[in-house]
Order: sequence, then C-alpha cells, then structure tokens
Amino acid sequence: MRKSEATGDWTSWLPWVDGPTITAASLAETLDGGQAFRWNWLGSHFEGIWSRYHIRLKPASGDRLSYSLPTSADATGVLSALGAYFALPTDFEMMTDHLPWRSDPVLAAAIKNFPGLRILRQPVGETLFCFLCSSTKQVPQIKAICEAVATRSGSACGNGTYTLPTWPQIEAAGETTLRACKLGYRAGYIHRTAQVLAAEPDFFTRLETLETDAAREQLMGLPGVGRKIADCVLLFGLGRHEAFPIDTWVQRILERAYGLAGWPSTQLQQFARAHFGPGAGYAQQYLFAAARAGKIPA
DNA sequence: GCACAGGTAGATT
DNA sequence: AATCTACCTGTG
Repeated sequence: MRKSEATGDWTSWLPWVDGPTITAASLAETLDGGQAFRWNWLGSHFEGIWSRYHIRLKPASGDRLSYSLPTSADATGVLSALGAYFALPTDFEMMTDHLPWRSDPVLAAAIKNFPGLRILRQPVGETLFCFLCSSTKQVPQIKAICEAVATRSGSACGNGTYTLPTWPQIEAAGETTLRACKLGYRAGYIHRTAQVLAAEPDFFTRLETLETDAAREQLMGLPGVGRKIADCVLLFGLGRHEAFPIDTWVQRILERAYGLAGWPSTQLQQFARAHFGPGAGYAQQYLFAAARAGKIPA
C-alpha cells in the first residue's frame, strides 16, 4: 500500500481567511479539551471528523488558522460547514467582555490564559452520543470509544476513516456491538436512547425550536441523560451558551475557588446562572480549561 | 488488589 | 430535596 493510500491525499495548506482569531493553546482546548472527541494532534496539525467532514487544521501566524482538505473534498462545502462548526456567527469576544471578569479574579485569570477560546456548534445527535459515552471516563478513553464505535457502526468517510453512526445505525448495531466498544453500562443507555429516537425521527429538529429549559427537559427524558449530559448537549450541540454543565472539575472549581463547598448541585446551578449570566456556559469552558491547565485552583 | 475517572437512575433518608 | 450505591472498563 502506498503511503498516499494510508493517509490519503491532502491539499496544500491554505489560510482560513474567514476563520477565527485563536491562539494555539486555545485551539487545542477547543478541539481536544473535552467539547469534541474526534480531533487528534498529529505533531504539527489537528485532524478531525464531524458529520461527513474530514479536515486538517493548524495554527498559523497572527493567531489565525490554516486548513488542508482531502483532495476529493468539495472545498466550498467544507469551509461553509467549518464556519458553522466554529459557530462563526457568534461574537465570542463580545460574550467574553460581558462575563463578570471585572469583579471575578478567578474568571479573569482563566480568560487571560485562553484568548479566543470557542464553544463549538456540533451536530446535535453526535454531541448526544459522545456525552453519553463520557460518564466517569477520561477524554482519551472517550475518544477511543468514539473511534471504535465509528469504525464498527459508522459510514466510510474516505482513507479508512469513518463517521460516527447515526442514531438509526446505533439502534441497528445493538447493545452487544456497543459493549464490544468498551462502553460498559453506557451501552444500555445508548441503545435504549437509540430506540426512543427511532420512534421520534424529528426529535432533534424539535429541540432546536424549544426554549433552553424545555429542550433540557426533553433531553433528560432520554435514558442515561441527566442534567450534566443534557447541559453539554445544549451548550456544545445547540449553541445554548447559558447552559452550565457541572462536572467534577467545575464542581471542584466552584467549591475551592469560589468557596461554595457543601452547596448542593441545585444551588450551584443557581449561583452560576446569577453570577455568570447568559454566557455562563462559556464562562464554564474558560474555568474548565484553566483548571485542567493548572492555572486556577481545582 | 484497589481507588478513581467530564454521571445516571433508583432507593433511602 | 439531599445523600448513597450499583453499574463497565481502563489506568495508575
């Protein structure tokens, strides 16, 4: 097998002219910091897949990005999809300025360390699947599971890569196949969710039309979806930047850096909404990134 | 061998 | 409404 068949043929690097301004560290945190699970750093660039799109991205001068595509790709279509994936219509700079960093030194420190950090706008179904895989798993394990499920049950996406399976594909795969991908007890949740979604083909379309609280309620009706996973889907899949997922990291931050130890989760939710405001989920991502990087106590 | 990891659901208090 | 626990699997 020629090398080009193993890795595919890729176009030369081009500047993403309409793309965001973002530092290398913030790009890494955005693509490979727990929002998405199908990006890999290959030494000098990221390579990732979402939906049916396959692309390489790397930091370029002036905190801009360059991209490379499989030579077979429709460049116009992928670039358009990439803009949507990066939520280009959203003014994250303005959203950052509206966060309460002036009165919150912890948040201010987090923001300072990740200039240009973004909240992705991922396909909702894929977001739901990935976060159903995520419970008490670390990012590398979640990525390994997603890769295994894509290879076994997804569709070929060129050069030996595979898309994540659609929910009908997951339903067809069955729980045993999912278990074989090291999903453990999550396999049951995922397959039962797939059965529910099979009976409601317009579930995700309807979610888009609902208010955030109503959409969360719908999501939490699915097997295996509690408050945290629902908030991740709202934030990373539906662009609801007010959704504030509280995982073990964020809980520790709130306890240690904000002095809220002992507060029940419902109270923490209310604190987050009141203190961080409509961009609470974005604040959460700054805090999460900074805590994992050891920049703030957690 | 054993605790712990981007949780959830069901039982118990 | 706030704890307590089982649930799979990989990693240290």
